[in-house]
Amino acid sequence: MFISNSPKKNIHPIPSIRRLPHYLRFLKADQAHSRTNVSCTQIARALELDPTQVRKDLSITGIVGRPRVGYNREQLAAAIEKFLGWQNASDAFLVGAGGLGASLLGDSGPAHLPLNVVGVFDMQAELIGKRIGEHEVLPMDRLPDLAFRMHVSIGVLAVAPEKAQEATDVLVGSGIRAIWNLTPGRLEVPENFIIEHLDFSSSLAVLSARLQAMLKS
Amino acid sequence: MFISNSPKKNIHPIPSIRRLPHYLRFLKADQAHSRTNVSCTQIARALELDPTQVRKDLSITGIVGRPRVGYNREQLAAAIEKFLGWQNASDAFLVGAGGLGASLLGDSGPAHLPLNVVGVFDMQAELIGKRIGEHEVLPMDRLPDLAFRMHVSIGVLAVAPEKAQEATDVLVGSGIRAIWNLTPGRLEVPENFIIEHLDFSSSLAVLSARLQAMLKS
DNA sequence: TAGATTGTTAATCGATTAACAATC
DNA sequence: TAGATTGTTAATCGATTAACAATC
Repeated sequence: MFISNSPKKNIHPIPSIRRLPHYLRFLKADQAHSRTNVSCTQIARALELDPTQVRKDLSITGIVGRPRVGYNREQLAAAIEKFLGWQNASDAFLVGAGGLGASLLGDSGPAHLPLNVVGVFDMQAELIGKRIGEHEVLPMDRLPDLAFRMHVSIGVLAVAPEKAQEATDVLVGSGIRAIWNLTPGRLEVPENFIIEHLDFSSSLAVLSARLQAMLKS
Repeated sequence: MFISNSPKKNIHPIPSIRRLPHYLRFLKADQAHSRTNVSCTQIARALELDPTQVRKDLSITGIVGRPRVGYNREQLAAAIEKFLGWQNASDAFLVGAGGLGASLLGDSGPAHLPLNVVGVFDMQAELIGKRIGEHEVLPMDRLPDLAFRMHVSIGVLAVAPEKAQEATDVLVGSGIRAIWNLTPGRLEVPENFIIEHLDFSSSLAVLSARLQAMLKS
């Protein structure tokens, strides 16, 4: 029996995936909002990218355009959202009710993201029971049961660095499929468990290195 | 007269720069702290990287090692810190006193970063005068004068998305050299002005795309 | 000494950019 | 129709990985 175990399908370049939210943002901005159609040329000009790159990136969503016309703006936005699963905000648990975590909840800051926090947990006894917006901070031992019952598959990790692995272990044992890691360290997880690290230190390092290079010349 | 205007010097791969903080973190962790010397092999094993890649990355800092021995752990950490300008925390202004910005100040969250916030500003009238930790939130029109007097060269941008460009314009006109952009949008800045974007949406997109791919199979 | 590790050059891999036929 | 734009294949570029001599 022939099994095509890795037909090079569904394996899309990460840089392309990282640009998709930029396209989505452009498509939803006032700038573009009046138009019915948009071309790669327009997008590329606005975002200072190569038009061919934009076309390749968009093609991973399955969208097809029309020569001379471009893409239907709304269809394109919908195709990107579908590809990312962003048609609706995904339910997520927030683990860590400190400042960074809480900033995901309010209106300001990264609260525009398509995440719907449906539970807030912490390991620090003094935070349990506190209210953050409309959420009550729950103890970690409530997490597994609630995760199963609510079918939550994303955990956002924003605890203190030294508690990160412990919190991860609880998440991994709760039917959660993916962790968005906002803490600085690496996390040990089973194979096939999804970890994405929002790495503050790498980003600051790039800024710092460029600043150092500039100051030296 | 011969002018070597771009001798391909000082142009280091960004992926390498992004890994430097990981090495630094490892070198300062308990795990490594007892040893005098560390080898690329050890670092690579701990961080699940290729040893040759680690060696190439470290070489951009100018460190030299000894065959069979490796690098002196403290010297290596110092070399990375020097390369990034992280020997001391860099003075920075925080623009935007909302939850995300404030989380840079406390002890928790990204407060471990080598940034020393020496001024907090906001554009929202209702936040001016409030205290956040040891800082009083100042109005934006105080920023230029203070930036010049205190020789601050880094601005951390954490205002509401629709205010981001306006705040950027103030920073650019204040002798600030670099902006760490924690807001979702692109910013217009003059050439040679340094912008580094901590892109929450790109990071979440990678997580989302992987989760979608997993759920589909 | 033997062998692990560095530093560096060469090969590979993957992403970006260029070229171009098809088409509306 | 003419020409802008798509979709796709080929060329280039840059980063990762392999190979290997030097060395402690």
